[in-house]
Parts: sequence; structure tokens; C-alpha cells
Amino acid sequence: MKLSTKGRYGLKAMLDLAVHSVDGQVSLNSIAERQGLSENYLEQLFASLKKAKLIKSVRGPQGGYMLADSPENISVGDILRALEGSLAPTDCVSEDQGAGSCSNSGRCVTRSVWERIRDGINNVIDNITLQELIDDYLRNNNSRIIDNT
Amino acid sequence: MKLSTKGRYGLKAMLDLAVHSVDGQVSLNSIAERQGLSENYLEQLFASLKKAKLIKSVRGPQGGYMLADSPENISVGDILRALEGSLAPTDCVSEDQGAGSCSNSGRCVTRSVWERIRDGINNVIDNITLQELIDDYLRNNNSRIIDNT
DNA sequence: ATAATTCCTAGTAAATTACTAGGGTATTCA
DNA sequence: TGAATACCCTAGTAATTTACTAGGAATTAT
Repeated sequence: MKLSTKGRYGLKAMLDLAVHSVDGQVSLNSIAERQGLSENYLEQLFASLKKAKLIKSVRGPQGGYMLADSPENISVGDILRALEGSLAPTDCVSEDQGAGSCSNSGRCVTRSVWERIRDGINNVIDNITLQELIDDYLRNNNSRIIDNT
Repeated sequence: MKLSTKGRYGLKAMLDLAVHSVDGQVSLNSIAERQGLSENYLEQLFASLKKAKLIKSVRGPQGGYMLADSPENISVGDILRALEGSLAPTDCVSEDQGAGSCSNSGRCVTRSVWERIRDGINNVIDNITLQELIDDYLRNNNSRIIDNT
């Protein structure tokens, strides 16, 4: 039940992007350098984020990425689900799966446990916006770091 | 962020055990057969559950396992943590780790996200008792199944 | 044109998962 | 007493997933 590096690196990179894209786009290279991540690997994560329409890109020299919407409108849940898929604890209650994935859903006793865990996680991550993380970061700019993992 | 078969099979087996151990112990073999699981694999899961003092065992013929406490006193959280370790989304906020595992914890912006996810999960699983699952199972005995995954 | 940048796909080493195999130990019962 | 039944323990392993690396193609500012 651990988040993979996709979710961890991706949230870290999105916060870096949000903080540094105030005037125009930001190159992946600069994000990778500041956060100590592999640029090639970040490319793959940003492909997922773009597909989910959370970021926009500009090609060519001086190109880069920027948020597709204001940070108040982007939740941690949007970001993590774009990168990790559903955070449901089992496939049978995953939002990704076709609804009828589990043939015995109506009769399964443990299913309600998995649903309640899923809803508990979603309730947390859907109620934290990127803006809140930016505020937290800027509040103590000189001593605050985004993530060190 | 998916639960492994340890957690899924283990909760399923614990509920089977709780339902069938009303008078005395229950053999692993019978649990494995009823639930369609590998007996050898279940042995390993039950070793973890025993180490966590959630079950007791009796050796020899007619031996088997039984709950170490009444089902109202055993939570889904107790069971899942015994099998999976901490359900925290990252190592840096895991209850398993030494407290000072993350050197920058006080300054890390995303740490609070991981903590809130961890607390959200724990709040769910620590507030569901095995007794509630038993009640749910018995409520509609003839149409209810424990788990089909 | 050239260089900087995003875009895209394939490959792969390491780690993890989900078991299987097989032997040992305690206890009951004929 | 000895055979059968169950728990106990460790090692090995195939399959899958993770976390990347590599390298080329497309786009565009200068």
C-alpha cells in the first residue's frame, strides 16, 4: 500500500512547476535539477499529467510546461490519480475498472471495507488543492522544502 | 497503492475463522478449502497474525486456530497492519519506521499530505471491527459471501 | 540552420509479490 | 507406542511491477 515514485515525484514536480511558472513556462530540465530527479523519467510523468489536462506545454527553445488551470482548481487527488491511477485499495472497487468488474459485488462482505478505505483516501486528497501546498511552501520560503524523498 | 494478497486473503481468512470457530479451533486446511486459498500460503499469513497476537493455535490432530480475543476487540486495522505493515502511503510517515526516519520532516511541504492520507486510512480501518463484518455476514447468511477475490 | 526543447517508444536491472516445496515439531488416539 | 494430523519454519522461484535509461523524432525561437 505504498505510493510509487510516480505519485511522489509527480506531486513534487507539480508543486515546483506551480511555484516557478508564475511568469511563463518552465522547462523540465530546470524542474529535474531543482528537485534532483531524472529528466527522462519526469518526461513520462508529465505525459500522464498532460493527458489528464492538468498541464500544458510549449515546444521549442524557451518552451516548457505550465499549469492548465489555476492551482485552486487542481487537487492533490487530480495529480495522484493522473499518475497512479485509482488509489482504491483493490481493483474491485477501483474507479478505473468497468463498473461490473466484480460479479459478486452485492454479496461480498469485505467489499464494503475496501469501499470505505477508498472513500477515506479520496476524501483527503480531493480536499487538498495545489494552492494550499503553494501557500504552505511560500509561508516560510527560506526554510521550506518541497519534498526530500 | 493496492493492497497485496496478504491483506486481502488474510482478512478473508480471519473472517472465515471468526465465523467458524464458535466452538473450538478451526484447521487451516478447512479455511483454505472454503475460501479457495493455498494452505501453504495461508500458513505464512497466520504466522504474522499469531505474532501480532490476534490468533492462538492448538497443535496436533483436531488442532487449529482460534481468535485470541473477542471479535469486538479486533479491528480491521489490527489485521491489515499485522499482514501488510503500516498502511501509510510513504515510508517517511510510516508507523513502522523509527520516528526520525526523515531528516527534513519539519520543513517538508508534501509530508503533511502523506500524513493526512495515512490518518484517513487509519481512521477507517481502526473503526471497523471484525464483529461488524461477522454481523454483516450472518445478516443474510444464505446469500452472503466473504470475498471472491 | 542550429540548438533547445517537448514527444514517443523500447528496453532492462532490481525489487517485490505470490506463491511452492519440503522438512521439522507437537499432540492425539488407536 | 506409533501413526496420523495438524501447526511451524525456511528456502527457493516464476511472474510481475517498478524505476528507471537510451535514443531518436518533431517542433520552434533565434
